[in-house]
Amino acid sequence: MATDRASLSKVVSDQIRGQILDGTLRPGERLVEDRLSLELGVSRVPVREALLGLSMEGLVRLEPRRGATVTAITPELVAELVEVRTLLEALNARLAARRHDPRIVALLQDTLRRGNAASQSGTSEQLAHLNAEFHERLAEASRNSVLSDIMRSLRERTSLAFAANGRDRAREDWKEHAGILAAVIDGDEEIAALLASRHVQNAAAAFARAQNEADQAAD
Amino acid sequence: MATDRASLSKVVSDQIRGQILDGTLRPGERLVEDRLSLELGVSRVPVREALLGLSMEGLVRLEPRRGATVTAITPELVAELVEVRTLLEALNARLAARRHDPRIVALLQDTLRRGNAASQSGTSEQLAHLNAEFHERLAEASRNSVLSDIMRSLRERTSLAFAANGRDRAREDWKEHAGILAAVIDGDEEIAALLASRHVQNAAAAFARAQNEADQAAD
DNA sequence: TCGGAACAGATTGTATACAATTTATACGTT
DNA sequence: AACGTATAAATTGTATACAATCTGTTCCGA
Repeated sequence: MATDRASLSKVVSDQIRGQILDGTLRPGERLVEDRLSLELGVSRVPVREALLGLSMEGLVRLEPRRGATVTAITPELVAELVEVRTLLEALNARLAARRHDPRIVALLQDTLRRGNAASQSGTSEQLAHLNAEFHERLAEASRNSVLSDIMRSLRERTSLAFAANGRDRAREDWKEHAGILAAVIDGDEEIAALLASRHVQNAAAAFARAQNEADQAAD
Repeated sequence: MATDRASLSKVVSDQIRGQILDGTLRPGERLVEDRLSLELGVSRVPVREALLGLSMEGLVRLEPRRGATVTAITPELVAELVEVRTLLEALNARLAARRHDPRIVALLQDTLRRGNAASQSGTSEQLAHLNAEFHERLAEASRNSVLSDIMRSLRERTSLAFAANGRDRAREDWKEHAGILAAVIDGDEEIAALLASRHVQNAAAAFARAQNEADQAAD
């Protein structure tokens, strides 16, 4: 989608995106241009351009003359994201199974191996990174860059919500990843699509459960 | 997706987008910031922000220190866009049929009526506008803003390719629109999804035919 | 004490100015 | 004449400065 952005703006954009995704910047938090530019040691121009880009990715909310905030993840938004992402992950897995490019399959197997290891002993940062890597490579496997770009954006936005999903869920995640990859290698489009869509649904369900428990604990 | 953009940047963005979609700016054409800012009577800053936004919408290609060009529509890109759009239009129509909100249905019927009239006697600008309106309203009917935003972007990009589809195709278009709307009103999810996905495929096929004829004429 | 208007501070939107990089042109060498 | 290099023009990237708008606070009146 967005072709390469010029150096500084891109650096700033990556920086802010990283801080949003790893929770340093919390949903709802205001993003004041002056503060960010001071913090990152650049002028306001690259910061503005970064915020504009992030707003189009859906990570940031831009209100006309009132500035930027980290997007607040409402249950409604999560439902919408999951609805779309479920379908696109299914389509993507189907296409990946159809092409089953050996080179990309090898990369996926590598990521899978490391992901399995990390699901036992890794930090949550490592898990998040490997999860992103697996899905990124799986998205590449469909050989449809339009689809990959949309999916990346959806993943980032859902991960913003699902970040809190604990260690126990990680094991399940990687079991499901293994299943999807196996179907892709077999070239079984139907199974790949079904498993991929279930994978999203399961993650969403796990999130909803965690959400409920948190709500009850708050009573 | 992108929340409201501040006034001038938004005006500039709409201006340039309009010129791209109506063919004033041709695919591959360079978009020099200075020229645009002079032409539109604003400084380069809003122009840059507009170009960045358009690049994320996929209408403009931004290369690191070499400036912006109107996205060139390759056959491969069209194929990718059609692949994704087919699926999303189907999902959207399915959801629209599930909700079948009477208020939105009424709006769609209004657009359909005007579209049918225009397909007989309207200008191609009117046809393009009404087509966009029908799809925009249909997208709203799913009540999923994430989906609507993605679909709008895909539509703009495909319309960039399909713009040349002639008057004869317009009649077919509106017949198909009528069919989809009927299924939505009936609440028949399966038919709505099927017709919507065929609608995209048919438009793509018409485009491919026109393309072939043009190629043969060029020999 | 509460509500509201006026002011001050903070923040975004836009313009201008400068630096860095790329592209085009001209010139000299072989 | 062809190629490569140096120089100039054009263009993008970034910073700073100013204008417009919004937010919060203080002070006055009821």
